[in-house]
Parts: sequence; C-alpha cells; structure tokens
Amino acid sequence: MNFFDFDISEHDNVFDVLKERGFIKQTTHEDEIRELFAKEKVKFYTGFDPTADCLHIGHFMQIIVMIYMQKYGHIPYVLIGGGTGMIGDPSGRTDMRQMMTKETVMENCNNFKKLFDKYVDFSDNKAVAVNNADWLWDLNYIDFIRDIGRHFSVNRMLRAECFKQRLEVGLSFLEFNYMLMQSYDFLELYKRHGVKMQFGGDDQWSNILGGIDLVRSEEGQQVYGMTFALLTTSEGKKMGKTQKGALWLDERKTSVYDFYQYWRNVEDADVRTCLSMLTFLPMKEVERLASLEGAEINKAKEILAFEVTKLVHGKEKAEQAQNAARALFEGGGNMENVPKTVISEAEFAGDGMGVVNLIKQIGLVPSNGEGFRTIEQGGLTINGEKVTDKKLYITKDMFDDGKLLIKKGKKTFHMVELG
RNA sequence: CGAGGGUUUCCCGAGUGGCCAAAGGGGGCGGACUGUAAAUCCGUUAGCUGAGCUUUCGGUGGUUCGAAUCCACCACCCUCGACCA
Repeated sequence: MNFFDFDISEHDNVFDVLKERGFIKQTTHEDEIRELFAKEKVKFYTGFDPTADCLHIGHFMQIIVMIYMQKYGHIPYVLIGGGTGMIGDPSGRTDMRQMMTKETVMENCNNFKKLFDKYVDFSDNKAVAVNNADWLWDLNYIDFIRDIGRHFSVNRMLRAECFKQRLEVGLSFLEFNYMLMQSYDFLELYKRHGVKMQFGGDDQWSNILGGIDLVRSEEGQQVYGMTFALLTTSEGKKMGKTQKGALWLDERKTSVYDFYQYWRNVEDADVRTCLSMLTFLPMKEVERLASLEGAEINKAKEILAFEVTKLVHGKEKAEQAQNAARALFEGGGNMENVPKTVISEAEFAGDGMGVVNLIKQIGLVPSNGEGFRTIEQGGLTINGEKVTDKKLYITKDMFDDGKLLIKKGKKTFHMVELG
C-alpha cells in the first residue's frame, strides 16, 4: 500500500507535483486551487461508473492521482456510480451504451469497492467511499426537475462539446440527463461532506463544470474542478486498448505477463508520458530514462513495464513477469512463469495431436484457418524449430523434458506441459 | 400519420440477378527490415483438420435453374412534410 517512501519531488504543493508530471489538463481556477491545496486538507472526489466488473488502466490513472493527493494529506472521496451507471455517460462516446440491469450495476459496485481497497488507504477516514445510488435511486422526478433541472440551460448544454458529436448520430433523453446526475452528485457531496473539488478525465470537463455551476447557484459557494490528461499514445489514440479490449487490472482478465508486455512494447515516443504518469519514479530519473536513444531506450521500457506491473500486481508478480519475458526474449533464465497450458499426456499418445488443433486449443489462434495460415506464412516455431508442415502431428516424443515451447509470430510465446 | 433515403463481412464503405466469401480503405495477423519501438515494403484476413462443402449482406417469407442484388411484409435509423406546440 505504501507506493512511494522516498521524496518524490522537490515540490511541497501537490498541484506542482501533478503539473510537473503532466497530469493536469484543465483547471477551473488554477491559482485558487493551488492556494487551497497549500492551506487546507481538501476533500475532493472522482467518480467511477461501474460499467464493468473490474478496473482498467484508465481508472488506474485516476487512482494514481488520488494516491498523490492522499500522500499530500488531502482526502479522496471515491464515488462509485451505482446511480449514474444506470444511465451511462455519453461523453466521448459515439454510440449508446448497453443498458445494465440494477443487479449488474450493484454487483459491479461491490466489486469496485473491493478493488479500490487495494490501492487507496481508507483507514482513519484518509479516504472515503460513497455511492451515488444512495441519493440518485430514490429521487422524485418532479422534485428533481424543479429543484435541479431549472438550473440547467438546454441551449448551453447543446453547445457543450460532449453532446455536439452525439447530436449528429443521436442522443437519447436518458443520456442527455447524465450531466444533471453528475452535477447533482457534486452538490450532494458538497452538502453532505463538504467536498470542494471534483477530479476526472478530460472527457469529464463539461460534467464537472455542470456540478460547479449547480453548487454555485444552489449553495452560493465556489467549488473547483480539475481534469487530467487521458492516456493516449503519441498518435492520439487511447492507450490501454488491446486486441481483446481494455487493459484490465485483474489478472484473470489480462494476465500479468500480458500486462507487463503491453508496457514493455510501448512506442518510444510514449515512454516519457508513461513513466511520469504511471510510475512513482522521481522526475529526474524519468527524464534520464526517457532521453535514452536508439536501442538503449529498451532499458527504459523494461523499467516502465516493471514499475507499472509492480504497482498493479505487486512486486513478486512483476518480477515473475519480467523473468519470463527475459527468458523468452533474451534466452536463458527460467521459464517457470511463461504463459502455459497443461495438457494430458494421453492427448499426444499414438498419432498425436495436429499442430493446428493444438495451437487453437491453447488460444494462440482463434480458428483453424488462422492456424494453417500462420504456418503457411512461416509464423510458427516449436522448440526452436520452424514448423513447415501444416499437417504436423505432435507426439509425446517431441516434447523436451515434458515441455513444448511454441512461438507464434515474433513475440507470442506459450508453453505446453504434459500433465 | 404521409413522402423519400438507408441497414453489407471486425470497422468504414463499394456492389442493383450468375464472373460474389463479396472492390477499396482502416484495423488485425504473418513475413522482411529493426531495438520485443516507429516508419516502410510484401503477403494475408468467414467457418470447416483444409479446396470442396457449410454459413454470411437488418428480420421473415416469396419469385427464379440461380438473389447482397427482384417482390411482399416486419423492425430499426435518417431527411422532408402533416399533426401537435
């Protein structure tokens, strides 16, 4: 839980730290916010909608910001969107979200709470978890539109960037309401807990402003908002997207090895951003690593991959992933933690099992066709030997010490063990 | 409610009776070059233990030797009207 125990920065205002590391994208009142951080323990909140049953790297970015804030004595309120999750945020999306049932939302909420425990320290009220289902689910429609709805100008909402896009393709009234819900959250948190700030990804800007305006008109108080850069590659694409979807923090959905490899393979141009935002290495070290050139920068990527994996999965698993990667790519080392599948010896008795069938079974290819194609194009290597025969049958005696190391393409490895 | 336009393979988008498993692009995958990078180039990209068969062009029926293409009905989306305001 103690993510950094050395002096991370020369700055003693967390605002400067976040700025130095490139997190801050937009602020409502830069100077006031900075001052506020200097003079009091600020209660701030970040909302997380339970759109899935576990967290991905985008959530993790926000968590990191909370960790910094907490380290500097401020108090994070983790808002779980049990209410807003029922609606779905249209910001940054071009299609309508799949609607979730109340049960699914609740279940996801419960999972979320447990997951945040791993990264945020909730002891002694150093952080607080809240769920907006508590005040959104039982809202009375008439009361709500009279008390809250009257503060919102449709004219202005339509001009907001987040709706503009959707006006072209369609936006349901349900989703249009999302902004009101999120704004109302801010008001509730302000009234109930004295929460003065809202954080979020940059796509949340309009929603955050909505909340600030609402608190001003309802309570006559100034509250603040701040958004953070979304993790994007140098080409502006969202980072953390893999072929299989998001880069999950749960190893059952994204294995530790795959997670490590994702960061090991980021583009050169993204190394600096990733190091500064996703690790707690001091900036001096970040600068040093990011300025490495040519093949040297691989060292930086290795450190990046290790550090991020360590934060998410713990040191031990990060080391295992690193060892596995080194063993596979640099030779030697121990193969213990290489991704593997154990298959019964009986399957390889007699004539054995067709290669294509085998690689399909262990998930290296999605179909036989893809398997045949891979072999035809020279993309499959077994125990160091390129497979040229599409109809090759794998038998027991081809295993080396009960093991078969299969390599597909340039960097996908899989071990098959007799069991 | 009326008139017109649309729904195509992972995505975008061509295709208006057989030459269509369906152009082109994107993405993915494999290869070459490299540094487990990027850029570039080449190949490949429905399924089936594989050459011939099966499924695919919103859904369901129909016409035809033959349909993504024609007809009917249904669903959804867009545009313009009408109604309402």
